[in-house]
Amino acid sequence: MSQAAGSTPPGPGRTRARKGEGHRLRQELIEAASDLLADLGDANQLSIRAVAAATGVTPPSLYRHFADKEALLVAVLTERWAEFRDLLLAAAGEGADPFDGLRRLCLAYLHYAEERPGHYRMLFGAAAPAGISATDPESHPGAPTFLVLVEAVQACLDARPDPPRDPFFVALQVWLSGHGLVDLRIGRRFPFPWPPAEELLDAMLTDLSLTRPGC
Amino acid sequence: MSQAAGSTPPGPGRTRARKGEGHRLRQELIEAASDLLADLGDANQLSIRAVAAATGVTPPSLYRHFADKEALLVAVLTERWAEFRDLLLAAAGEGADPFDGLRRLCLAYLHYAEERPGHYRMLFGAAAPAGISATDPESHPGAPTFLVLVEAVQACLDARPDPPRDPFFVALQVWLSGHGLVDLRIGRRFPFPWPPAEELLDAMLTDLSLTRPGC
DNA sequence: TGTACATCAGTGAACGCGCGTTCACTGATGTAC
DNA sequence: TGTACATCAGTGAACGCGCGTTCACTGATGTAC
Repeated sequence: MSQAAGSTPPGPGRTRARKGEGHRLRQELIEAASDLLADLGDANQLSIRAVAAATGVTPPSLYRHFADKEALLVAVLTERWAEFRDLLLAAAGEGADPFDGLRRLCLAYLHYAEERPGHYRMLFGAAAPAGISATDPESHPGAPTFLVLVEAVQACLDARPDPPRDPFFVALQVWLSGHGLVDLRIGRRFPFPWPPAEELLDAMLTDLSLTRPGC
Repeated sequence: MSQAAGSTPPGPGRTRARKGEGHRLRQELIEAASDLLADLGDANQLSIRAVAAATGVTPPSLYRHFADKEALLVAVLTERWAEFRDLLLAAAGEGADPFDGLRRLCLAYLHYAEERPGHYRMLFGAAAPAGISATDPESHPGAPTFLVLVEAVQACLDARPDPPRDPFFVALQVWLSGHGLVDLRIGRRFPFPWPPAEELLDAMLTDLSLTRPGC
């Protein structure tokens, strides 16, 4: 009768969905899986049983809403990509000028990785679930997100008197440095006197001439 | 009697070690684990049973040589770090001058990641086995390797008339870009019109002013 | 207003699997006498 | 040179575990008459 830790009681607060509202559980499962992945950072380490337990439901009920584990993962990833894109877009929009906008976008990128390392790893780390690896650039869920970066870089290039550069190439340079920075720092795997992320970011933007021309 | 695929016969060619030579198997196990990880790239996906099967031995015999799975992984990682360091050191040594040396070091880094993505991921990806995560920078098995890079960068800075820069900071910048580049390309997860790695590398070295002063 | 019935969200028990690890053992190798 | 024995590399069977997934089911909800 005691609330034995370790056992998985049938979800104390959970009330069963009304007849038309079966989709409610679907969303709850996605959110539970997402929360667990925020810590795990690895789809292979996520178990369906853990998702069900976190939702307060038995494992089989998951199959009313998802064909299999992979389908659940794809749903989580799709949500996270969209959310990440919106985040970057909003940050860039708050900039006073294109240079400030790009810098804010990068900062938002760094903060996301810092605060939600597991989600960052899902988006950019290891292997994506089979259902999502497209050979077609357009259909990859990360494509719109990268476009946001390309456009922010484009705006900077347009606002400078330099000889024209390929915005795609420059955006790639920004992305590579940024990813290297956050990925190596995630989880503090390398015990290192890391300089502040912001310092490395500003050095990078300066080196790439993505700062206000006067500076 | 047929060589049924899928079964795990007791290792056709294997001959039992002579009395003093028990250590032979130890090395074979490390190599088998290493080979498997070259494909898997993830310690969690490596099973002791697979290592034993690849070596032509039964799973329990592994415990004569390693306390547990983690001990085996630490042994593999230690070897790979040493090998990686030697590789970079040799490449840098072949340079005609400091700038050529640094460039060759970077190219060796890129090729290693390209050709052995699983091993690269072991060294720089996700979580290291518990036995290896040191909080002490000096004791981390990657520390000597990073030192090689710092020294190559130092040599370049010394050979330029620029105002002095912190070689540690600059080496970090090189590493971050390099890691970002290879990590995002590994496994071709992002279906992308990737420019050649060499082009991105040279752009990076130029942006960081790590090229011959005359250029 | 009351009752029989179809719908459907979620359950409980079980499946077969591969895993890391343990244990008592076998049998070839080398040594002591 | 021959035999008894200690050493030790590797085996075979088994353990308990958590996993993804299946199946027949229960029982509350809403609807038709």
